[in-house]
Order: sequence, then structure tokens, then C-alpha cells
Amino acid sequence: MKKSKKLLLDKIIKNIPFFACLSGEQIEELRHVLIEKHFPRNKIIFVEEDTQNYMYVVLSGKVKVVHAGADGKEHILAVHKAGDFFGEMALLDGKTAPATVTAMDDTDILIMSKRDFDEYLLKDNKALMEIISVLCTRLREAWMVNKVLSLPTAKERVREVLKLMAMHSGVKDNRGTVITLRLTHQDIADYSSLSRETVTRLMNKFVKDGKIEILDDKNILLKHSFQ
Amino acid sequence: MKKSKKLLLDKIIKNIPFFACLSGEQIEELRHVLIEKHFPRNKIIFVEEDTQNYMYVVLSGKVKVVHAGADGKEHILAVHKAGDFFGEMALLDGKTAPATVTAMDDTDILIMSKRDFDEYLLKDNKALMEIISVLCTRLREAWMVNKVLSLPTAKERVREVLKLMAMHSGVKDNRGTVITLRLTHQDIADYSSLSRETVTRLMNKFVKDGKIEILDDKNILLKHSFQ
DNA sequence: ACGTTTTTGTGATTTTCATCACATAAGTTT
DNA sequence: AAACTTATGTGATGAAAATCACAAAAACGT
Repeated sequence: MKKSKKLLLDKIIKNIPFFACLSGEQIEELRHVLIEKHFPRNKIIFVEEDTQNYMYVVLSGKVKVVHAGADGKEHILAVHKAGDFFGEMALLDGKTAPATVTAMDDTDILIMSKRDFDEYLLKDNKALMEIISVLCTRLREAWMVNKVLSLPTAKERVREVLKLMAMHSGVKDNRGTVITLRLTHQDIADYSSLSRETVTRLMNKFVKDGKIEILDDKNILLKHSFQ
Repeated sequence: MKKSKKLLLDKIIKNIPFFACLSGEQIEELRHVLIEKHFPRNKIIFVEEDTQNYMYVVLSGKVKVVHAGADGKEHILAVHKAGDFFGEMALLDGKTAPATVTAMDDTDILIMSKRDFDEYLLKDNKALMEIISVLCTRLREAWMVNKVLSLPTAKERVREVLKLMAMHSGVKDNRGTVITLRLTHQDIADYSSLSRETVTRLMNKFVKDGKIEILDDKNILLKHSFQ
């Protein structure tokens, strides 16, 4: 393993709240049991209702957490980027995965087995408190999505979805907040439960009104005037 | 306290997953620190964004967990009946309450202070595991609501909301499942983010199609053919 | 650089609900 | 029981967004 990669891995691991309580030694140990795996774009990582035996950490790329509707449409519940983790729920309560996770780009992912998860995390009181705090965050996020979906107009829905993503994956700069997920209109539509065409029209309107700007790399800048 | 009431209290306490791991003595102890309080219909128990210092258990009646929209409309996230508990999140991560809770009927509620909560629950590893499992359940429920709200037609939304309530508050009998919450059409509308009129029309259609039946006490019977 | 696939842009049409406007019914209060 | 209040039933109308149907542009693969 390259030195720089090793350092990156260390940095990412240390930023996972679950692992915040582990000692340097423990992290070193941990790194040896973690498996790195590559998922090409559009590859499914796991399917809703699957029995799940791993927790995942995104190293690079991004993944979407989705519910698939009967009609083939999918609803995005969350998008995770480098440094985010997912799949912990099935490990915690032993039930099946509540949603499907798919790679949105070519994505490198770190995998931790249930055995190691139990070994390193479920024995330590402090780690359990961390897990609880993470679940609370997830719950608050789920309720926020909920709120967004019950907004009456398409415009509000798109606006709030953008704000939600800015909160989770936003980088502030002097002009506003940049959503670094490089989302397509279809992605935003799947997030806000609207049609792609409606999202296209609204995004253009936001641009025309000077509320947002699409940067060269397709990232979305929410200007200060946004909202 | 009347004997019968004491027994009821005991039974309810023992059915709360948080307390499942406590010994008989501990429960006895616990009962002395719990305060019982009455909330009349429509009384707000706590407000979104409030700093919250208690956990609550419903003894009788029912409460709704809601997000209030800017336009005065409210969106129901969950309904809790006797034996259910709520308000635990703010105690767990110290952040403000993520939603408002209101009594839907005259409701008796048991209150546990943060101090007792910490004292009895946050020290025990087994209790922490219980809390984690409860949070996972909440998260799965929140995602189900999410799924319902992203369904494209009003009919599906109402159908799935009814199924959700049946799952949480349903009593099976030989004809199907009875939702024992005595909900108004407005409640269902607030749950599914539809207008009251649309819900009325759809409920009548379900009745006419023989899928559901409104019992004398206003409870809703989902017949076996429902779905 | 060329063809292919994916994404975006935009008008025309249709559908579905929300809204409005009452009527009726059922429950509550006094 | 009369007077209110709350809940339900139902038609008519309108608005918002889905759908349909392409065109154009960008991104990607080889």
C-alpha cells in the first residue's frame, strides 16, 4: 500500500464517529481487518431485504441509498460520499437491510465484517454511546427528508432538497455553499419525488433568478441569496 | 394508587423495551421516580426545537408527532398509543426535539427525567443495546413513512399509510386487522400529505370496494382482501 | 474524431389533486 | 332538546405537475 493511501485511510478512519473512541493501537489493528473493495458505477452494493453482514465506509466516489418503487421509479433516501459510512443498521438490530445501496460513480469502499464490528464496537460503552448518537443523527435526517417530501409545491421540494444536500455534503466558500455531489437532474428528481422535467425547469429558474450557479465541474453553488 | 392501576403501570413498564433489562427491584425503584401527568386533548406536550429534558410513556389516550408546515398545515410523522414511548431522542444526543408532540385525546402520560434516564439506562451495556435497537426500529419506521410519501398516487399513499398504522397499532381478528387509533380523515390526510377531501373520497371507495370497514367505534378494519 | 449513450431543454397535452363551496351528519355542551 | 362544534360527503373548478414527444447538447468509449 502506498504511503499516501495509508495516510488517507488513517484520516478517514479517524473521522468516523464510530471509531472516535478507539485508541491508536486499536485503529492500527482495525486497519488490518478492513477490506478495500471497488464498485463500478451503477453496481449494487446491497439490496433491500438482504441479510447484511457488513458495514461500509466510502473512500472515494459516492453511493445512493434508495427505495425502489413498484413502477421502476426509485426514491433516493440519502447520498453518501467519501468519509461517510452506511449499512450499520442491519448489523445493529440483526434485521434485513431497509434500503438498497448503489454506487453512483466508480467507488472505493472499505468493508468491515459483522464479527469485527461486534469485536471492536459492541463491547465498549463509549462506542455504544457513539453509535446511539449516530443513529440519532440518521433519524433526524430521515425526518428532515420526510418534511421535504410533504411540502406542497415542487419548487419548495427542490429548494429544500438542495438545502439538505448542502447540509450533508456542502463546502462553504465566499460565494455560498457548493454541493460537491455532481448530481444529475434525475438524481434530484429521485430525491424529491418529482419528474425529471420539472426539476430541469426549476433548476433553470433558480439559475435565471441568480439563486444558484452550475459550476464547470457540475457541482451546484447555492449562492448566499438562495432560500 | 389503586391496586389495579399499579398493576397496569407495572405491565406497561415491563413492556417498554428500554426497561426490559432491568431487574424487578430496579423497576420497583423506577416506579417511584416516574411522574404521571394528564394532558387534555389538543394540548401540546413539547414543541419542535425545544430543549427536552424528559422521556414520555403513553399510559392511555394517544399522541401525534408532527412537523408543522409554514402554511399552517401539519404533517404527522407518527401516532403513539398506550404503551408507546417518545421523546427519547433529545435525551440521547442532547440536541433539541426534532418534532412537536400533541395529545390527540385526553391522555395520561408517564414522565421520566433525564437524570433518571441517565441513571437507570445509560450505565448498563445491555440497556444501551436496547436503546440502539429501538432507534433502529424508529429509523426503519421513518424510512417507511418516507416511502409512503414518495408514492405517486393518492390511493397508494392512503393504502400504505393504513398499512403502516396497522403494523404499528393493529389488532388482528378473524376478519382482518383493526387499526385502534380512531383516526379522522383529517388525521389520515395529515399523515399522507393529501387533502381531507381526497382522503374522504378514497376511504369511501375502499369501503365500497369491500376492502375496509368502519366499525361502530370508528376504528378501521382492514379486511383480508385489503391491499 | 466518430458514433453512442447520457443528460438537458422545451412545448403540448392530460391527469390528478387541491381548492372552493356548501350540505349533511354526528358529537358535545349547556 | 337546542345550539354549537367537529367531522364527513360531494360536485364544480382550477392549478400544478406528470407525461409524452422530441431536439439539442454533453460526456464517454474506442
